[in-house]
Amino acid sequence: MILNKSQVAQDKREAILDAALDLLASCGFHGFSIKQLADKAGVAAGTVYLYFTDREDLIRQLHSEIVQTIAEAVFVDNESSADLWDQYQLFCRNLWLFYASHPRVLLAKAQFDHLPPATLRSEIESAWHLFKPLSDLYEKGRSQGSIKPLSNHILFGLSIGSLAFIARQLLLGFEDIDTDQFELIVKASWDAISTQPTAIFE
Amino acid sequence: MILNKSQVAQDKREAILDAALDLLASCGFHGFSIKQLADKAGVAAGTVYLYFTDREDLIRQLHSEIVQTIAEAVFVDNESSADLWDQYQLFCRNLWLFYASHPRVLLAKAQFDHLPPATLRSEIESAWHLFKPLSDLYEKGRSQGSIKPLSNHILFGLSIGSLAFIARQLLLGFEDIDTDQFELIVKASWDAISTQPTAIFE
Amino acid sequence: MILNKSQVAQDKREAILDAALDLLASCGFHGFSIKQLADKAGVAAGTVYLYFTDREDLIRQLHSEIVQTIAEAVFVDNESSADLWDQYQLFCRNLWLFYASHPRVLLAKAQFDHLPPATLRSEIESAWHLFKPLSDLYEKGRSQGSIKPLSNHILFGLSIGSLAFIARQLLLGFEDIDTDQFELIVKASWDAISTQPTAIFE
Amino acid sequence: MILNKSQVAQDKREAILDAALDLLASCGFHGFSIKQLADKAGVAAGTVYLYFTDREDLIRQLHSEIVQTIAEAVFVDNESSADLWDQYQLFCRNLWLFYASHPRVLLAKAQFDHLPPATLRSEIESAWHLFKPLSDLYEKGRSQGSIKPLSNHILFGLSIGSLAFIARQLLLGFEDIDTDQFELIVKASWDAISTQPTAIFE
DNA sequence: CATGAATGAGCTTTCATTCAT
DNA sequence: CATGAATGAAAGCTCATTCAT
Repeated sequence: MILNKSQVAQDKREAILDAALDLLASCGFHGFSIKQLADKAGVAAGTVYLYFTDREDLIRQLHSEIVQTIAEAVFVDNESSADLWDQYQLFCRNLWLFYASHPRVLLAKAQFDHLPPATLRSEIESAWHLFKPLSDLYEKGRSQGSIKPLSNHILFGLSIGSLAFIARQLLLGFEDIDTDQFELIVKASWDAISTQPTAIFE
Repeated sequence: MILNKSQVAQDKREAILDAALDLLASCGFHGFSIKQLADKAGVAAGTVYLYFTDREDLIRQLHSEIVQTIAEAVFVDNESSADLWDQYQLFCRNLWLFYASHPRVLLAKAQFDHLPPATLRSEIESAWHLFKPLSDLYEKGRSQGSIKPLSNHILFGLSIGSLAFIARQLLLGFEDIDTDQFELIVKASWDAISTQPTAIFE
Repeated sequence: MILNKSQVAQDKREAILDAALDLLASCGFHGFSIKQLADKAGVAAGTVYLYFTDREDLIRQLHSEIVQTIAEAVFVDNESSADLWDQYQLFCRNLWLFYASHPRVLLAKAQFDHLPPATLRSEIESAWHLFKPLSDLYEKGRSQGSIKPLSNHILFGLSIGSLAFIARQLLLGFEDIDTDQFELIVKASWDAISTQPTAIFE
Repeated sequence: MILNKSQVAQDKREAILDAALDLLASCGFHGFSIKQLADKAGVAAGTVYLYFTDREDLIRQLHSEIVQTIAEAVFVDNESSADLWDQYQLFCRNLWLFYASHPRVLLAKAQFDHLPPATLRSEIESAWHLFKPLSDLYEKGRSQGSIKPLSNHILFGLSIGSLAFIARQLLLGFEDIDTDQFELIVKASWDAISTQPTAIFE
C-alpha cells in the first residue's frame, strides 16, 4: 500500500470537492444536496462532515480552491516586466486553455459569481488579491497612458470579464471557435481597454 | 408595468410577479419560497397556483416578462437607418438608464443567466429574437466592414454584455460612475467590436 | 359543523400537546421525536411547526401548561385565612387527587425537573410564582413559629416534594395505598416541617 | 475510586466511566455522545466498545457503580445495634458529606432516577438490596413502634429521599446551608417518619 | 488491544403543493 | 376565485456502531 493514511484522507477530501465541482457545474446550487454530492463522490453522507464542518464550509473551500486554481493557471509564465500587450495575450491564452481543459471550473465559477448578493461576497472580493498581476497590468497601463483611465473593476469587465463571458457562452452554446477567431477576440478585448487599439492590427 | 414597484399592482398575477422580482433580486433562487412570495404579494400561498401551474412556470413567466421589458426599454426610439455608432450609443444609454431605475431587474436577470445549464436554456436562447435590432446592427456592421467579423454571441459579449457586467458590478460594489466615465465605457465597448475604434476619440 | 376554524386549530394544538404529554410520560425526552409525536397526535410532522416554532418551543409550552394545570388543581378551594394545617391538608389532597387522575402529568413533570441543568432552569424557577399560596403558608407558619425556620425550597422538599416523590414511586411501582395510609403520609410530611408535630396525632 | 475526578483513572474502563459520570452530571443523557465521552476519557470512540457492549450497557454499569458507591459511603461506620436515631443521623451525615465532595454523583443519580419509566427499572429496584441497613432501620423502628407504620418506599421518600432532593436543590440553586441548618433538616426529616418527633428537640 | 474513518439510520426543520372550506 | 391548514418528501446534520488497519 503506497498511500499512507493522511493521503487517503486527502484523496477523499478531493473526491468530495471534485464531485462538488461536477455537481455545481451541471446543476448549480439548486441540485447541490449533500446526499447527491456524497453519492457522486462515492461516500456516505456523514463522511462529508468528516472533512467539512458544514455545507457552507464545503462551498467556501470549493470556491477558494477554484479561484486559486484559476489564478495560478492564468498567471503562469508571466513576466511582469514584459510588454503589456504581450502579458495580456498570455493571460488570455492561459485562461482560454484552462477553460478548454477544465470547463467545469468555468461553469462552477459562474455559479459563485452570481450567488444571492452578500452570500460569499467577502470571499469573492478578497479573491482579487490573487489577481494582482492583472491589477498591476491595468495600473501600469493607466499610468503609461496606454490603457484607458477606468477603474480596475471596469477594465476587468471590458477585457477578461468579456472573455470569460464568451467562453461560457461557447461552452453552453456548443458554438466553436478556431485559433484565428480567438486571436481576434483577444485583440478585440484589448481594443476595449487600450488607448491605441488600431496600432495592433497593422 | 410589473417591474415598477412603486405602482400598485393592478391584479394579483402582476402583484405576484412583482413580488417574485423583488425576492429574486434580493435573495436569489435560494431564498425564494412560495410562502414568502405570497406574503410579499399580499395573497395566500394557494392563490399563486391559480395563476401559475407551479414554481417553475412562475419563474419561466417572470423571465419572459423581464426579458421583454428590457428589450423594449433598450430599443425604444431606435431608428434602424441611423448611423451604427449612434444606434449603439442609444442602446447603451437606454440600457444604463433602465438599470439605474430598475436595479431589481438587473439583479434578477443575472440570476436567470446563471441558472444551472439546461434549466431555462431554451427560453434564454429564444429570447434572442427580441434583440433583433442589436443583431441587425451587428450584421450590418459586419457586412460594411465597420464591425469585426465575429459571431453575434461574441460581439454581444464584447459590447453590451460587458456593459451589463459592469452595471452589475457597480450595483453590488457600491462603486459609482459619472456621465463622463459612462461615455468612456460606452466608447470602450464600441472599440472592442469596431474596426475603426480610434476615430471616435478624436 | 359546530366547531369554527379557530376551534379546530385549537383542538389540533391540544392534540399535539396531549400526545407530547403522553410521549414524555412514557418515554421521556429520549423517545421524544417530532415524528413519533406527530404520529401519536395523528398529524403530519410538518403540522407541528404550524403551532410551535420549533421543538424547544413545544417543550417550553408543554411545561408551562403542565405547571399551570398542577398549580390550579392544587390550590383550588384554598382560603388563605384558614388554619395552616387545614390548608396544607387541602393542598395535599388536591395534589393527590390530581395525580391519581392525571398520572401522565406527574411523570412528565418529573422529566422536566430533571432536565440537564440549565436547560429550562429559568422557566422552572419562574414557575414558583404560581405556587404563591404555598410560599405564603410557609412564610406565615415560620413567622408564627409553627413551622420550622427553614427556607421555602427546603420546606418544599420536606413536605410537598416528598409527597410528589412518593406519588411517583407508587405510580411506577404499582404499589397502592388506601385513604388511611394517605392521611398518615400527609401527617408525616407535616411533621417534617411543623414545630408541634405530635399535637396532631392525639 | 472511579467517582473521584482528581485521581488519575487507573485503567481505561475506569477512565471511560469517570468521563461518563462527568458528562451525565453536566449534560444529562441528552448531550451524552460516545464521541464526546471518548474524547473526555482520552480514548478512541471504538475503544469504548472494547469495554462495553453498547451505550446502554455502559449506562447500566455506570448506574450500578454509582449506586454501590453511594451505598458504601452512606453506611460506612454503621453499627446496626446502635440507637435508631443515631444510626439515622449517621446515614444523613454520610450522605451529605458524600454529596458535598462528589456533586457529580448526585447530579448523575438524579438523571438515572428519572429515566423514562421501564428503562432501568429493574436495576433501580434491585439496587434496594444495597440499602439493607436502611431497610433494617425502618423495619426495626416500625416493629418497635418508634417509626410510623408505612412501607419502606414511603418512609424513604419522607426521609432520605427528601434529603437527597434538598441536596440537589442546593447544588443547582447555588443556595448554601450551614451546619446548624443541616442538623435542623435532619431532625425535620426524622420527624416525618418518627412517632415521637418532639422528643428529639428537647 | 487500540484506533478513528466510515457508515447510514434517524433527527429536526423547510417548503412546494393540494384541497376542504 | 381565494384561502391557508395540512401534507410529506427531502433537506442538512448527528451519532451509535463497525471494522480495516
